[in-house]
Amino acid sequence: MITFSKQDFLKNIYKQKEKGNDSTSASYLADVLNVSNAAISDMSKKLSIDGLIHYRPYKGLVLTSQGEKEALKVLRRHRLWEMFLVKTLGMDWSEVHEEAENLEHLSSDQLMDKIDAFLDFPDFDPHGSPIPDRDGNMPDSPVLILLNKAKTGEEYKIARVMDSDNKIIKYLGKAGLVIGARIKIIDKFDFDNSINVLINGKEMILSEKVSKTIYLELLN
Amino acid sequence: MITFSKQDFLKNIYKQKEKGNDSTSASYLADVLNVSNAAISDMSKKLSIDGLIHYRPYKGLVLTSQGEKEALKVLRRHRLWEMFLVKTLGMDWSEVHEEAENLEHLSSDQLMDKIDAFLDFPDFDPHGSPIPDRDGNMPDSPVLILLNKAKTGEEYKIARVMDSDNKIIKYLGKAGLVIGARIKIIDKFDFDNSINVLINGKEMILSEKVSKTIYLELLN
DNA sequence: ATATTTTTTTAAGCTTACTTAAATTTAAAC
DNA sequence: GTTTAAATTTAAGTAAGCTTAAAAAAATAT
Repeated sequence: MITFSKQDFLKNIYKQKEKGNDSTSASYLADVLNVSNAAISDMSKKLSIDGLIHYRPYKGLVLTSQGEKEALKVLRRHRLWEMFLVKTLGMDWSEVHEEAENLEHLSSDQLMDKIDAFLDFPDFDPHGSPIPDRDGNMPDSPVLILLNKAKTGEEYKIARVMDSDNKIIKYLGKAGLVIGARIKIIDKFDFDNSINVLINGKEMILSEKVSKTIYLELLN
Repeated sequence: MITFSKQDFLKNIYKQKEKGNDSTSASYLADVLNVSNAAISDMSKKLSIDGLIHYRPYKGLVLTSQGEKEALKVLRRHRLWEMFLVKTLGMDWSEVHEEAENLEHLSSDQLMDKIDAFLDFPDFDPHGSPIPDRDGNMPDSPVLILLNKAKTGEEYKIARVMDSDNKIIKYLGKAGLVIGARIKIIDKFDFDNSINVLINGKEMILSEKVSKTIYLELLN
């Protein structure tokens, strides 16, 4: 079993790729992993030797296919655990991220397969993130648009919120900004990138920070 | 949160105490933790500084009350996870020990309380080991006798099997030597300490190794 | 009671995953 | 196209948790 640090490293490169970034910068990783740039450099060499990333000094970091496999396993564990904590134990969607950050590191494939079956093979976790199957295949999912970039007048469905500060997730829940909720873009404000939306018949203003954590699916 | 190594260290001192040994020798710990005696010496100093064990060079290791509290938390996590794996996910009692060895290290108190409630607050795990409650209190349990020391002619109930080699646990299951099963001691053999027992109407010979993992409760 | 054996500790060294500080490479500004 | 700024790497060092080998203490045998 690969170390915790390596799992986190690979996972975050994959998450960048999921967001559309073909490669990940050292400084970005240093930031999300809360370590120094030097530590990233160090680890990059090791993971390169392990055959898990493509590494060329001063260039962005890219997963090898083996590295991606590892990353997908970590994400599978994380997202299945989140689903379990919410669906089976009734925890709030704002509480489960941190717990899953721990559990993701050392549960066996066998255990995860059992949990997957127990949950009836969910495709998405409580935050709308896709769950890779045991072979590392992601479920089909519709094209998503960041709320930040949604069009005025259009109606959407909330499809995914990014694991971030759990205070934001808690806030989203209270505001009715949950997975599946319908949302209409009323107005966008240039001066601070806030957005005026209609959700559950109520108008509200969402800050740029909040709107950057929400992904939408366009309703036809 | 205390490190994995420290958790394992404290847990094993507690388990020795559970078996009736007031203190634990360095070499015993080195053996079960699979590290050198030097590593035990090292760690003993650190845990002593942490206030988790009483340590005097060349003397046996004893938990402080704080150390015992930590050990009980680890055991609570371990045993609740084992129960969950067997009862909820349907895993075999021979498979769950290793998985629980991992999970015990980093699940939060909050999570364990939820699992405890989900399982309806069990007093004993699938191997018959008592599960401490959230305050560290052990459930009441009857006096147990090692099968090894049971009396010829008496009838007992299997109350607990020790976490050991999972091959032994698997063997016990197949032989019907499960928690709650009734067992009668027919004969004991001095020359190799094997025991002839009656279980489910069948006679069988149990080796010393096997009989040392089984604890019994006397039937009146 | 002394000699031998066993247990434990000390000493020196290794690996992992970090740190800070300095050097280097790349990118951006003018 | 230099100069400057930003990103990255290298170098040296640290803490945790180990290792092996040697030294010391405790237990056992005779």
